[in-house]
Amino acid sequence: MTVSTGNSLSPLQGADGIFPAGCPSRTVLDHVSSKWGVLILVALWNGPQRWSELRRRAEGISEKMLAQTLKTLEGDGFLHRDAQPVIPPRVDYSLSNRGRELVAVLLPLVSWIAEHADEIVSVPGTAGSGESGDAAEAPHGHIAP
Amino acid sequence: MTVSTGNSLSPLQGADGIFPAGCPSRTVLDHVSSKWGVLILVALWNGPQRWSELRRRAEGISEKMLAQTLKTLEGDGFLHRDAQPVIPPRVDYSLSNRGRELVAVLLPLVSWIAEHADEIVSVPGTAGSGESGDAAEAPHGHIAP
DNA sequence: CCGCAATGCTTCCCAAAAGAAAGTACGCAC
DNA sequence: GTGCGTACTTTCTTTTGGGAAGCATTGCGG
Repeated sequence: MTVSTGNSLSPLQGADGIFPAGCPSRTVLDHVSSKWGVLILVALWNGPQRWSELRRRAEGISEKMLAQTLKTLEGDGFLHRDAQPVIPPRVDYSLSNRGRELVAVLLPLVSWIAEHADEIVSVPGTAGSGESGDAAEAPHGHIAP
Repeated sequence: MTVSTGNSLSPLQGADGIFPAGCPSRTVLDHVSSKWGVLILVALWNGPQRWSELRRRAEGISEKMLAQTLKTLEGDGFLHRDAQPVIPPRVDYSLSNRGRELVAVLLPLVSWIAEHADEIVSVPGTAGSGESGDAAEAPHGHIAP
């Protein structure tokens, strides 16, 4: 699979490179690429879902983070919150139009990761995750003797 | 712009929904969608770059986070680190083959965000509700009396 | 009649992560 | 020998995230 390096790239190439700090793009990118943002958005792809269902799907999320992530994404207009005044309470979350557009460009990423994750984490040699290990062992690699 | 809702979706639909916690996909997704992961990866799209150049491009990143993010991404095999034994030290970072594939699916996302960010942050409550602006600003309130 | 379960959040407390800034190593110019 | 420039690391402080309990409401089991 050849990655065409001659891609037509929008405004990213034009500037010095990436979005400047504090600009809207950075804000939105932060919201979307937050730890749970992608999971929640993709989870909503197959239709409206309730709080407890999202909680089950985004396995490992805390209720606090679920509430916060949903609020942020709703604030950005990616999803709708539909609270029905019944007992026990029932709240349905669903992707907005804009949210569906976003998830559409998000899905290729998620699919690619799903397909390649195994070979990525199993790559031997310099370890799968640099969090621990070689960093502390080699204080400075810069100037090799 | 039409988002084809009738998309044929990969393996995501098959399971209960999203990747289970602790599986390789989640690990990789966390690395990529970490706060600076996307910025660094996209910054490297137009060729190898030095430490200080990346620091400038990913505006706002701290040196600690730059080092950590680079280590993680290198551990995942998305980029190569080429340290030359010269004084003053010179280290070039470049996308690996795998990294180029990843950025290729990342770019549509980044482009979409770049195009829509303005309307997203400037639309407070299109849905008509009071939840305006940054949702992170909702202190307390509960079920409004 | 009373307490409890079910649901969707919020609040408190503490651990983990991110940020700021200073330190480290090295050779060269001064 | 002091200071500079580069690429990091280390230390300390601030922000963020997770766990669990609380709250509000009401039909239902006992």
